[in-house]
Amino acid sequence: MSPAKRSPASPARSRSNDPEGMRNRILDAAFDAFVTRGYHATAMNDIRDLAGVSGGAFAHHFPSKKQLGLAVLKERVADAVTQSWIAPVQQAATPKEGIRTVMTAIIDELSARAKVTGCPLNNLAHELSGGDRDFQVACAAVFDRWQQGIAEALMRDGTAYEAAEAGRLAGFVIASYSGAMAMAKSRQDVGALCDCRAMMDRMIP
Amino acid sequence: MSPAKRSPASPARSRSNDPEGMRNRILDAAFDAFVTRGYHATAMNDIRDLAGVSGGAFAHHFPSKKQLGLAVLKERVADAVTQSWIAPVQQAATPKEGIRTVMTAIIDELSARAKVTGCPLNNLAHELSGGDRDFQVACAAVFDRWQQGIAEALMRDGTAYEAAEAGRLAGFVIASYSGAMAMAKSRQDVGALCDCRAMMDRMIP
DNA sequence: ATCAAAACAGGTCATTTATCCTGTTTTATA
DNA sequence: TATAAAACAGGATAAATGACCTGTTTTGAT
Repeated sequence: MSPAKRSPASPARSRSNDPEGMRNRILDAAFDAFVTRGYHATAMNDIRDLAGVSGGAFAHHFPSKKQLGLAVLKERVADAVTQSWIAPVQQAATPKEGIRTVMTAIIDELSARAKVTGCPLNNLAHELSGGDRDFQVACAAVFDRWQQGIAEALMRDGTAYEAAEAGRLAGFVIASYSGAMAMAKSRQDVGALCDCRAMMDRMIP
Repeated sequence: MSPAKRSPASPARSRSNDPEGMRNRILDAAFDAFVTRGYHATAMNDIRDLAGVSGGAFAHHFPSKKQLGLAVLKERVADAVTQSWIAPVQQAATPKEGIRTVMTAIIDELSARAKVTGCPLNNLAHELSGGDRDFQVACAAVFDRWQQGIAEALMRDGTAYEAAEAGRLAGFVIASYSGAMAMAKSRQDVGALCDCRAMMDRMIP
């Protein structure tokens, strides 16, 4: 066999497939674009270019935009909620302190950055959970895990809660934060989040 | 002049222009479509067909989709907030009772209807305030009016609030409601709103 | 080594979308 | 009544979008 048989264009560099890495690059680019610009406002071309993958590879991993959106919800948005909210609150000395620490961390990060992009879950949930059933279920699942994670932390605390009461309080914490973040995004000002943090301090025993 | 000179197609019915009514029909259709399906998910064709207007009339009143979206925010979403929240709370005997009444009315209406479509302002704010500056400012203006309306009611109440404290509390009420509605929309279940109403009862003095 | 399937490359295609265009009718103004 | 502008009608269009398609290379199983 002739030595120049392999690649017609790039002669030396042989391709080594990394399907998982390729998939992750697409998911990362899609997560960023969907959360910051919105699902419908983002074109598949944008994600493809952002991730730097070919159309063939893109279509191989995600044959449709809906499948990509669902994967972003289940494999990126869910993890973001776990890492930024559930885990810190559960690992804190008390849930009250954990919630305050999380809020402060988010406020500080937003203050450092130029733009307030909002909560990934709420951004996507508002745009998608009203239309498609699969999106609605996927968003609801993340909200459920979020609420249950906070409720568990509240129940493990010294201040004994009934399960129902812990669930209600956890839901109210999530709702207040979500709404405050919505106002902060609209105003491009973290003030609403600071007020929310102060109110929660008074509210949580 | 010959009697059949006027309209080539419909002979008898003469057209009487009603530009304000035409504009309102377009705005109503756009408001409904933008809030329920989303801004980007709604095509101009859909609104045009829903309103039953010609392309020419449509383009005459709203030359671009962005202008239509801004008009919907300023002339429909803002009014919806005033009529469903600000006015009832300000007219109630006490702001606490007014807030409970508003929440109950919304919960009852959602329970009667089949679908939880969410808060018009929050739906549009989440999708639009992140991208375009004009949209962001328009959404923020509605949030500001909303918060100030509730804060005024709190300050007129017997329980004297400082202006700053009334503003913080009003913002927290709006944030909690907005977030609870987001969860209700995702889950298609009013439970989060009921819990929110109960928590507010404990919180507001 | 053989073979089938997975992974990837690059381009095409039908459809949708928002906007615009030409022409007609109505209204307001003088 | 003359005239310009507003209001409306119906269709055209260029751009963008999501999906698809043919071919090549890599990988894993036998």
